[in-house]
Amino acid sequence: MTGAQERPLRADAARNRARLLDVATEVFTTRGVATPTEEIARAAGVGVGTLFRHFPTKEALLEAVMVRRLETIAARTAELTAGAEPAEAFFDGFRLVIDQSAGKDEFTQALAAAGVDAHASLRESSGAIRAQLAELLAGAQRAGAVRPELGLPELIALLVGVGATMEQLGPDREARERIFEVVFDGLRPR
Amino acid sequence: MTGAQERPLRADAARNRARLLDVATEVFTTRGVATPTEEIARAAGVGVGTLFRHFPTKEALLEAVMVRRLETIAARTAELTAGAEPAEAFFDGFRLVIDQSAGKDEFTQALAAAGVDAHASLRESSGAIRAQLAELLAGAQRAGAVRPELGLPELIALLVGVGATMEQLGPDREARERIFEVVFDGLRPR
DNA sequence: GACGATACGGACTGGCGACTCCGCTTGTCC
DNA sequence: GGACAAGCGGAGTCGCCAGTCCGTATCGTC
Repeated sequence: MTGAQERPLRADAARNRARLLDVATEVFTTRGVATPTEEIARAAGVGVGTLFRHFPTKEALLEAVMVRRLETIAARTAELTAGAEPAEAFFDGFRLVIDQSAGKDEFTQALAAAGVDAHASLRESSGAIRAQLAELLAGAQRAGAVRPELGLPELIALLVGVGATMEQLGPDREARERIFEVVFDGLRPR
Repeated sequence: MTGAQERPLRADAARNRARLLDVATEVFTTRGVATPTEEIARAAGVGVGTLFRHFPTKEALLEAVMVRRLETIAARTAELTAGAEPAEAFFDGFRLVIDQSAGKDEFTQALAAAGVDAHASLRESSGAIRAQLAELLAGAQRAGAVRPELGLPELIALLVGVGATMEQLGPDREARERIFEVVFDGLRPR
């Protein structure tokens, strides 16, 4: 389908592209998506022209960053899930998504956007995660570790919400752990 | 302190000011705080000049809207709390804050900002709410209805998070109820 | 009903940020 | 090592939006 593989990038171009993605991830996460494009270019040590050649639009850059994030999450979740006991896999997966989603709030909305609008490429990688989550949820419910009446939409909403909670809470390890306890206890059948 | 009461506004001015606040609340909530000022003026049936006379800055307008929201929440919480049993008061208060915080996400951050930055007037009304929440929490904990190790910061973070969850979930009554069940169960001592 | 004070509308300005364009540099291939 | 394509930098353009200014309309008072 997406088979059209363009000729490979020149070495420097590939390097710049990768660097831009890294820097953009960092900057968007740290300072929010409203950060001027030029700042990202400067931080990556390239001109704006270069940035816009690689990503024709600021939105395209944002999208590329989000796709990569989602793919990372999906990959790690897969690792984690492989051969683990269902209940444990579910709760570990929950934590993992939260940890990976950290950063300036708008990013948690990548996940949100996942189920709602989003362009083709986003749709694809978010679909993968949704499928994984659905599976984790079903497994945990079959094992009696999670309330059976919860659906995937509620789980995703909760993930977004807990992400926001952590954002608000800051880095205090113990407080974060207390939040997880509250939510995880609440998720279990009473 | 704040005693300086200026001469009363002319009738039309007072009307316009009130209308601007109402419209701004609606628009910011529905379409986000990035909505151009001019749009709000038009929706209120006044010129931009008028808007900026009443609120010298877009930020000032936003602040005024938030203060009003916070005051509403504080007032209703007070009503609710009066003479209620502590556990019930706490959980009802929790629901109330969530319901009142509804609207395009950035608004939930009014509460967030509450504890963090915010100008003088915001600080004042948010302080009131924080105090109320602290009291509700302490009461519920004394009554054994909420885990004793939770602090005010965690509670506030949870409120923000559950607000985001609801935002993400949409208007589905039953799903929302399921979220409340999860969180409330989780809040109780195990 | 007339007059001063108050408030209004909306054209205008200034600054900012996304995106373009093109002369110059660098990688690649023979 | 030279030729040419691929890529680069960054000054410049364009549109958008917050906030100003002032001639005009409205309010309130006598």
